[in-house]
Amino acid sequence: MIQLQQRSSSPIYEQIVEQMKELVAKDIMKAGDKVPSVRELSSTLLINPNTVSKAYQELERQGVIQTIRGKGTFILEPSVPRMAAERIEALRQELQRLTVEAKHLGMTKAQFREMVDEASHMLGEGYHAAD
Amino acid sequence: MIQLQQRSSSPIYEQIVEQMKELVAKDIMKAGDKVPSVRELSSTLLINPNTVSKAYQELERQGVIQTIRGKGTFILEPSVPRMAAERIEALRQELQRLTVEAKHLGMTKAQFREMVDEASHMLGEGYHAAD
DNA sequence: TTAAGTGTATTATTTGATATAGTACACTTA
DNA sequence: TAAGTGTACTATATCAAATAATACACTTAA
Repeated sequence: MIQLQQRSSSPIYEQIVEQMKELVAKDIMKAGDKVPSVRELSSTLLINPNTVSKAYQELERQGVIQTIRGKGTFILEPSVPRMAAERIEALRQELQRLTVEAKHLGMTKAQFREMVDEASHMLGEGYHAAD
Repeated sequence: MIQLQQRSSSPIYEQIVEQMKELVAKDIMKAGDKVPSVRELSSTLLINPNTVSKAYQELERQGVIQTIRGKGTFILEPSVPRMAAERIEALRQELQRLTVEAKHLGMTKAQFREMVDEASHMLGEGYHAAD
């Protein structure tokens, strides 16, 4: 379910956060689903339990999961995301950065738009989204 | 011209690389322009000359600038970008990640498209001086 | 030729985030 | 009670990033 790249420059706990959010965004994990326990996932991925715990704490901070002592950790209902303003601003800046990179790669606006559309299939908008 | 965030999680040399590329993408810096010398920029930003040198080496690796021993460092003509395949694939993956984040922020496809368009106004319409 | 200015290389050191290891605690469920 | 849950704590190791100091090779202008 989660695959790590040990040689990656991005830390393990961050890879877990990103991949878990991707599973939720793609509806592979849904609200109420139980995620693997800290000890289970750590033994599956051959990493330290503390590393998994750190990832889960970050996911809870972002409102993706909820942990209940003694019971486990579960996917939350989609609701008003936490720290929305900061995260939207961060999203803006990262899009700006990617645009700069696209420019240096010689891409046109149309080419960039097409790449964005390919990447953003998972975004909902019900009725006139041509898929 | 370049502003650093010392508390940022992204390293100083990377901030220099990104901002220099942004200046070029926005045509604030143009081909042939001389960039500040390693010692000048390091004293302006109050950082170590080695850090500036590392940033310049990365920019040269990406084909953005060219350094000439004893003379200085200059913005290159836009041409076929180096390591294009890898960089395009990296761009794809980052767009995928940003899409996941947009989904978690409750954005629709239309809202995301609009944010992309705002960020990508610097991209050309279908023609780019290159090759 | 000399002096100042260019980028670069080298070695040593410090700092902080990341990850691991081991242990312990509080809670829930069967 | 026993097993399973998340969490807290201390200690340690590793690595990238940044600094510091010095030296080298080259170019340009006085």
